[in-house]
Amino acid sequence: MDLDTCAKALKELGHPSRLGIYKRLVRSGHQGVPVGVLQKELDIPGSTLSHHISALMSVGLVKQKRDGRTLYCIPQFDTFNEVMGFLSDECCVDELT
Amino acid sequence: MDLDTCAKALKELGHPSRLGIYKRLVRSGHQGVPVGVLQKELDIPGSTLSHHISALMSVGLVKQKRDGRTLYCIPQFDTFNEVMGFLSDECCVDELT
DNA sequence: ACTACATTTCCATTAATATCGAATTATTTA
DNA sequence: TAAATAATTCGATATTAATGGAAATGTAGT
Repeated sequence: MDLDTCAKALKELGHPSRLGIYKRLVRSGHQGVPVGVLQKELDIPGSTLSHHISALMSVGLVKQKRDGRTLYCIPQFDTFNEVMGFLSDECCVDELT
Repeated sequence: MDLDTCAKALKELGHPSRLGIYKRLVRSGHQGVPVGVLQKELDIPGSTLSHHISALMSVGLVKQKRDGRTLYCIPQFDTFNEVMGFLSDECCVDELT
């Protein structure tokens, strides 16, 4: 992961609603959470929520999978871990105490 | 650190120039880097750079300390670590392999 | 006091983001 | 195929962010 890619991901996580969405998704693990459940739990209007979800998808932090009428949002741990890796490698100090 | 505070910090890191600035500061450790050095190394116009720096300061990721005519930018590791802590605690999975 | 230097603040412009009701698309069930 | 449900896209508006030249501020040396 390079700096620009990392910055884009951080930008999308840098909004309280989107960070809340991602946090909620992580709680549920690999099976994901339906958009409608997010909408009720986080109390965000449908269209607004939809934009936030697609912002998270645009940087690979979330994917969707349809099951009948419901769309599940699934967190992409790999992408998140790459972001964490970049921050850890490039922006952390490792002082030998 | 709460979600809103974390989101604000991530938002500021979520810009390639600012992430680059922070990364550069971390490289230099506690003594910091003069604004002018950042300006030359990162090739950003003075006023633009100044805005980016104050954005990072507004969320506590950077502080400044004057020494004569030069202003040093000093990364605030504590704030950064709190951000990392929040992400690690609230947005990471800990699967027992 | 004057000049040079380092950086910020002012100011204006342009671009991007956030928001959400209404209309639309996709899917299921009767 | 019509109605119900789930979610997106459209469209319009409001707000915030990014950018950088020019003017102002603070500091040091002469």
